[in-house]
Amino acid sequence: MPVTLKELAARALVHPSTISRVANNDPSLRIAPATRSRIEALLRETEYRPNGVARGLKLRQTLVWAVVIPDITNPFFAALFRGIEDGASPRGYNVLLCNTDGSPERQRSHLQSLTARRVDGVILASTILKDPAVRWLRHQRTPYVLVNRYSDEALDPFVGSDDVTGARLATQHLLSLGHVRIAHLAGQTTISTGVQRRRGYQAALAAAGVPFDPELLVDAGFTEDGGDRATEGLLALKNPPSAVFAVTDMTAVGAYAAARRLGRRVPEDLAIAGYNDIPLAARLIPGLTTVHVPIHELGTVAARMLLEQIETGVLAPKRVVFAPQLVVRGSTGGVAEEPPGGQYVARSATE
Amino acid sequence: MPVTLKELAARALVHPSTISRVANNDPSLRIAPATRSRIEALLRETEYRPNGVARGLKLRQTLVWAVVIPDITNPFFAALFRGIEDGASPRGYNVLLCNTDGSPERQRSHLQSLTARRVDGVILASTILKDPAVRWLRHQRTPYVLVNRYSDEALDPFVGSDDVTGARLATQHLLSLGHVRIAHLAGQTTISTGVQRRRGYQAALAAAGVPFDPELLVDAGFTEDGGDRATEGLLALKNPPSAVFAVTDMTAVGAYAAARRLGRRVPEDLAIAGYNDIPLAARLIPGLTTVHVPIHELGTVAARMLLEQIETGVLAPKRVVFAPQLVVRGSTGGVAEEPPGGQYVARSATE
DNA sequence: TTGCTGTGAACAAACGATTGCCCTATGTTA
DNA sequence: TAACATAGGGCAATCGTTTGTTCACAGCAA
Repeated sequence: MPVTLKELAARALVHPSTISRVANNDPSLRIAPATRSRIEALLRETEYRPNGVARGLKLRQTLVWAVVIPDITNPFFAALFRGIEDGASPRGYNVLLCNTDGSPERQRSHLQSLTARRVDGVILASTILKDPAVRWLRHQRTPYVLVNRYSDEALDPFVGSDDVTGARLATQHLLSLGHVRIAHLAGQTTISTGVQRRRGYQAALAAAGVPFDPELLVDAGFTEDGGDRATEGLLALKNPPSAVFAVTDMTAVGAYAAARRLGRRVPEDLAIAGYNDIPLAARLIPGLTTVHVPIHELGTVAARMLLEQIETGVLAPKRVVFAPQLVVRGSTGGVAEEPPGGQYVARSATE
Repeated sequence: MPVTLKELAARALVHPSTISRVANNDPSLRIAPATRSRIEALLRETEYRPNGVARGLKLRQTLVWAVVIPDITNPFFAALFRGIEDGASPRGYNVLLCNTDGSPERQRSHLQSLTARRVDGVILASTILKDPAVRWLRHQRTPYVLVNRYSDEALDPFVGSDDVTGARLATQHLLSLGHVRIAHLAGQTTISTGVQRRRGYQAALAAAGVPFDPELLVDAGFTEDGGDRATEGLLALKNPPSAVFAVTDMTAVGAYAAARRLGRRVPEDLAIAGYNDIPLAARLIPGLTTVHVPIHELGTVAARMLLEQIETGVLAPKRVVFAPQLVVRGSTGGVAEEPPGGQYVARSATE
């Protein structure tokens, strides 16, 4: 039962538009000081706040963004969301959160309902390569930014990490420790991070002259469970790997579980490396060696890019790519404990 | 650049209201079959979706909820949010997520902006006892539900767990293992869970005839860091505890860190119990003994309650309280490994 | 008195959809 | 043939703001 302009107008004996102008501090309004202060007192007394819906209709701006991710219970996306909200909130934006569970169909339906709601922008971290839903979004001229995964490298505003380099760093690290049979718990080839991290893995092997064994490349699908099952399969091989590089920290967590269940010690029997450096990585025992990605910053940068698009009205396919950095912890037999963390953030943005 | 009713009307040579009635399947509309199918074809062709903002203004219903929590990167709140969204989404609601970092001031300002946006309902998991912001919300007649923490037991729609019983279970378990010096890493007394879990802790001690030592009750403030520091302090006592009960799993995680840093073994030198049973609890080594709370279900039930309020228009202070259940893992020297999890869910709702 | 210039606001048209009511043809019945 | 019903839609108000334009009146000069 909040108060409306019309009601205030009746109480102040002026026209609603005058109240609106006072409330919005319209400089073009000429008004008697007495009238102004009478209205201002009324505004304070009633705690008047313009109806956001009506305002949105008139101004064609809802001050709402949406974030579309696979699953907020994944710590990576939780941290990402915090970054986004921390960038959006000071600007007066509120943020809708939509989980897709990785389903393109749910993503599509969310995107449709979001544009029908006239959100001012969308941040998407749940997209597949050549995603028709992203094309549709582009066609609707809804401002959007892709985070972490991209759909079409040349056309999408994007912020993420250099996946090829990151994967190469992790693999090189394992190689430098003397490992030769290094497996990769890979992500799907329908997803950019899956493709790029595979590529980095293979590039590192090739550069070291280590032949690529297809048996050691298994699709674990970005999930803890997938990592667990894939690792179990790898350890059952006649000639099992001595190290695995997981496409994601959660996948690596699955690898820990499988190793533990099968009585393998980490890192003595199986070295494990991950990707992203989620907070959990440092808490595992032994700590997880992983590729650090400034997750929170990914979010704030995405928010900045979205804001820029909205303000300038230009939907340029600008890309910000962070240079990944390896964090060595116990899971690869490196240093026993994790350093204090935070100083790895090395930002190197293209453009 | 989505299409509007007016544009469609121009193309179909009918009045906008007719299109609206066709789109909404208005039974009171009598229309020639030919006209209807012409309009329907146009609707499909243009993928018309009514402007949600205009619809919200007219119907006084935005189909948006807001969830206000301290921090989504805390796994408890992430799981809670998933539960809420899983309950809201099938009903056509989208959900705004607002982080408060525990600041009453940020909470208040979020709540104000949310009601100005005319969200249809609010789910609040970040409230203090006798919270003026909650009173304000009630006064605004905005439908709301409190989760996990309550503000005023008698007046708030609430869903949570029986904190006194849960805390008593955990403490009794430690007592039954022979511990006598049991510390409590407590939450603030400004928050209901902090108060209630203290109460359960003290009740268990009293029931066992163990005198309460104020030295062993320290405020750790629900955070990992607080748990770490508080545990460090406890272990430095002349007569340190042999067990701690942490108000929250994340607080317990802090206790693990402190114990490890100070060279104490868990559970041999220090037994640890937590509260909530977040996914992380089972992954710690040793697994964390904790009080299971059906977090996801808390969310879906809160969504149901909110929906009921909205549909019936009645803001009754209905309460749903789940019966907590102890999950014994390695951190208290119980069973070595965690059971498969999930079967602990024992729901016992009052009303 | 007439004309002009400021003041201080009021007017009214959007923004897009929804919905109760009204209107105009065309059969139908008495 | 007049009265009437029915089919098939159109009209217009409304939700609450915003904002370009108009307007009445007072004071002042000519």
